[in-house]
Amino acid sequence: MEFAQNGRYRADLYDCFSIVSVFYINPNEAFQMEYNFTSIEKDWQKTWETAEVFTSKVKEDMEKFYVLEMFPYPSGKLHMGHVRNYSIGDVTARCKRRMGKNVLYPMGWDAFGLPAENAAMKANVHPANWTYSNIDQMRQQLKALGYSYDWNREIATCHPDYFKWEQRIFQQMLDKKLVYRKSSYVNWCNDCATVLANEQVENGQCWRCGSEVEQKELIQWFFRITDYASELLRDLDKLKDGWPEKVLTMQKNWIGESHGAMVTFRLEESCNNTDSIDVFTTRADTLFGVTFMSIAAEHPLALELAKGTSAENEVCDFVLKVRNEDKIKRTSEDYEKEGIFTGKYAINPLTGDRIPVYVANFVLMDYGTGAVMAVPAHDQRDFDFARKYKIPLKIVIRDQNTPEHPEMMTEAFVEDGIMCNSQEFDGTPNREGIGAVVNRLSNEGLGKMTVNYRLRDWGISRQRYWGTPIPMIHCDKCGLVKVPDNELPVTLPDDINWQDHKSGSPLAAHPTWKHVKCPECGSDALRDCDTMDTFVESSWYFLRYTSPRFDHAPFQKNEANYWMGVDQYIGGVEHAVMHLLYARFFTKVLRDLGYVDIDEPFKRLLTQGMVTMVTSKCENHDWLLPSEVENGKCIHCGNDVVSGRVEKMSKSKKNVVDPLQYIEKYGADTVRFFMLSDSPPERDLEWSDNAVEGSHKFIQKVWKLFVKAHSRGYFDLDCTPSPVSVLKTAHKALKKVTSDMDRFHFNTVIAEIRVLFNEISAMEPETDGEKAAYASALITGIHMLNPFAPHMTEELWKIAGNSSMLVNTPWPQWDEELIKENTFLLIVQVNGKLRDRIEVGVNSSKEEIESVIRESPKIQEFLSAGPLKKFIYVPGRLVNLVI
RNA sequence: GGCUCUGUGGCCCAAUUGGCAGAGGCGCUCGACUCAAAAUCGAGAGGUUCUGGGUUCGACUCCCAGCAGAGCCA
Repeated sequence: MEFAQNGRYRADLYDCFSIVSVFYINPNEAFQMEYNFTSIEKDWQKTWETAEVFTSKVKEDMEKFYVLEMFPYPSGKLHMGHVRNYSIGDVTARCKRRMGKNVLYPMGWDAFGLPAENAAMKANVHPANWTYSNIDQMRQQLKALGYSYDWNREIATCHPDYFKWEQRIFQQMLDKKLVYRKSSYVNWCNDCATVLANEQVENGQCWRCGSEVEQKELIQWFFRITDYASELLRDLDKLKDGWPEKVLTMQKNWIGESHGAMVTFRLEESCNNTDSIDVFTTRADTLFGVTFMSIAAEHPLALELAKGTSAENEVCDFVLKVRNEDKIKRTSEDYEKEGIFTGKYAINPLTGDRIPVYVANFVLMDYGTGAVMAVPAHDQRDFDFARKYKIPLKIVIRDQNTPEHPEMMTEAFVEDGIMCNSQEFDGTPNREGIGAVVNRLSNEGLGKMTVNYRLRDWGISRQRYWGTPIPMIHCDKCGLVKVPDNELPVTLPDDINWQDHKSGSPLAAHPTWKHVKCPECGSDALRDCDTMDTFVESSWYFLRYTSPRFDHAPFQKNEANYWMGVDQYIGGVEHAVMHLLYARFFTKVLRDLGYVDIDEPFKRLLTQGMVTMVTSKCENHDWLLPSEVENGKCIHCGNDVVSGRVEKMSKSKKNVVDPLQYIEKYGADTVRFFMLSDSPPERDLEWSDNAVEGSHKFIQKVWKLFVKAHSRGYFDLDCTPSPVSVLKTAHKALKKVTSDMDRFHFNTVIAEIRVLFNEISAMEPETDGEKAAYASALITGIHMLNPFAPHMTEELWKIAGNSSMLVNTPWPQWDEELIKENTFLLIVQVNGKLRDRIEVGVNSSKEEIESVIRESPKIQEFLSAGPLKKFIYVPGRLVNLVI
C-alpha cells in the first residue's frame, strides 16, 4: 500500500484528522496507519501509567542513576524554558533506564512564595487553593509531554508533611548553634510593612507599591553558613569533573576566601565601653602608610564616636542618609565617595600615629569588620577620598618611578615594590613584608593572620504568610523556646484578611494565631511570626524525593544513601550561586546531623541555555507577540515591524510562544524533538517556527517510512539481513549515538539519526535480505529515537509486531564486526596542503603506504621537485610529505 | 576595571588527541509532480573558521594580543 502523497492528505493531518484520508486506504488499517499524535500520545501515557513502568524502587543489585531537574515554581503555566529543561532530563532518564540503570526521576513543586500571596490579594483566593490548582494544571501539562517521572514521589513544599521536617531540621540546627538571631539592616517598605529582597527593590522603590524603600534594622533569623565556608570552597574540587567551570568559578568568587590579617587599632579614648576597632586587611605591608580609617555607617561606633563632639549632628545626618541608600548602589564604581570625620582618633599599632576615623559611604558592614584601614598612597579608592578631604598621604612602598613626595602622586601606587618609611621593614620586598609585619603584630598581641570570607550568614526571615513558619515561641520568662516535637508542624492559619495590605506580616496581624502558652512554663507567649526564605525548601527537596512519604524523619537514611547523590542535575544557570550553594550547605548540615552519608548533593550539573527568540517592534504598538506579526507587518496598524535582537523569551519583550499551542498543533514528540535538535543543551536555543515545522516533518517521515515497510511485510520476514550499506549505517549511528548520549550532545545524536533515516528513505530494497536489513535499520532508528519521541516510537514498535513496550526494552548493541572497515581514504598532503586521496588497507604498514604514495602521479610531480625531507604518517588518517 | 564563556556558509550548529573545514536542520536556487500553488521527491549553490601575531611538517583546535557579544564579580 502506498501512502497518498498529495496535498489533501497532509492538510488532513493538520486539521486533526478529518475522516477524508481514510478513503485513500483500507478503513481497517487506517486507524493504525495514521499518525494521529493526539490519540497515540494520550494512549501511551495511559499505558505507561497503568503499567507503572516509571515507578522506582531501591534495588541493591542494580546500579542506580538519579536524574533531577530543578523543580518549578507552580505558576500554573509551563513555559518553553521548562520544556527544554525537562526534555533534557527525560531523554537522560529514558536512556539510562534502557541502558540498565535503576533510575530515580522525580518531580515536585517549589510551592511557597510571594506570587500566591499576590494572587490572594488580587483575586481573593486562598494561596493554598491557588497553588494547588496551579499544581494540578502544571502536572497535567507535564503529563501531556510524556515525561517519565515517578509521580508516586511527587512533593509540594507547601504541604505540612514536607515543611514539618523543615521545622524539625531548623530546630536541630538551632541545637547545633547553626541558627541564631541577630539584628541586621534590611530593605523595608513602610507601606507594605514588609521586608523586600534585593531584587524586589527597583530604583530604590518598592516593586509593588512604588513607595520609597528604607533600610531598617530588624532582628532576623540566620543560618550560620559561614561555618561551612571553608568546606564549601574546598569541596568544589570534588565537583570539577561534573560541574561547568563557570559555575565553580562563580561559587568560588561568591565564597570569596581571602587570606589576610586582623589588626587591632586602639582608640585614643574609649567609646561606649569599646577601646579598639578591628580591621581586616590583605595588605599588612602598607600598615605604616595608614593615614585614616573608614568605618561603615552601620558600624556600631559610627554614631557613638561623634557623640558630644561639635560634629555630632552632621555625622548623625550623614550616617542616617547612607544607611538608607541601596547597598548595590553603594558599591558601584561611579558612586560618589563621601565621608565625614567623626572627630575621634585611633592609634596606628606600629607607629603610634593618631589616625582620624571617618564614616565613609562606600564601606559596608557586610564585608570584614565594617572598618577598613585607609592607605591612600597605595589604594585608589583611599587616594581619591584623601584628596577630596585633604588627608595626607604616606608612601611606604616604592619602585624607581615613585615620586619623591606624596603631593606629586597623581594616582595610588598599587604595584609591588620595596618597603620604605616602615621602620625595620625598610628595604623588604612588600610581598615578603606582609608576613613579617603580621609576625610583629602577633608578637605584640595587636593582630594575627586570619581568613576572611565574602560569604555572609544566610538571613532566612521573611515577614510573609506563604512560607514555612519558624517553629519557635517567644516567652517573656523562658526566652526563645522551641515548639515541642509533638506539636510540629506549626501550620498556617487559613483565615487571613487578604484585603488588608498594610498590616505587614499576615501572621503577626492575625488576631489569635500567634497567642500560645509557653511549652515550658505555661504562661502567655507568642509564636515567632516570620516564615522561612523559600530557598530553604529547595535546599533539601532532592533528599525528600528518596523517601517522600516517610513519616518518622525528613527522609529514610538507607534510601537516601542508595539514591544520593544526584547523578545528573539539570537547571538554569541563574541558580549557579544561591540555590546550589544553599543546597550544598544543607547537605553537609544534614550529614553532620547524621541523616545521610554524602558530602555533595549533585555529582554532575548541566546548566541549560535559554530559549531565545527574535523580538518584534512596531512604532505604534511597541513590542509585538509573534502572533501579532504577519508578513513583517503589524496586524493592528499594518506598519512595518522592526525585528530586534534575538533574546531570551520574556513577557516584557513579548517574544514568547506557548508550549501548549505547539503540543496541540504538532504533538509532544515534535516539540520535545525540536527542543533538543538544534543546539547543544548548555547553549541557547533559538525558537523558530520553521525549524519546529522541520522537526514535525521529520517525525512524520519516520512514521511514513515505517508504515510503508510494515504494509509491505518487511517486519515479518524470517531471514538474515544482508550486510548492505543501510545496515552498516544503522550500526555506526548506534555506536555514535550511544557515546554522544553520554556527552549530552543531543543535537549531534539527532543529526546522526537523521542521516540514517535519510539513507533508509533513499533505499529501495529488492531481495528478502535487503528488505530484512531495511527493517532492521528502521528498528535501530526507532530505538535511538525513542528517548526523544517516546510515544511515536512506542506505537511503531507495536506496529512492527512487538508485544513488549519499548521503554522496557534494553538499549540495543551495535555489531562491531559489521561496522569494521577494511580500507580507508588516506589523505596525502605535501607541505601541509591536500594533494591527493588514496584508498588503502587499514592494516597497511608505513612502508606499504609510502610505496603506494610514490606511485601516485600527482604526488610524483611534487617529489620530483626536491628531496623528501620528512615523511609524517598518522595511522588511519593521513601522510604529510615535507619537501 | 577583574574573571569566565562564546565567535565556523544568509541563520541555528558539526568537526572526539592538532590531521580532508561540513554531519544535521532552517533558508535560498534549480528540476520533477501540479492548470497553479502548497506539500512531497530529487539536484545544487553557498567560506578570510572574528582580526593580527606565534608555536608546529600541519592550527577551527594550542599560546599571546586585540575586536564583538553574553555572564559573574567589583
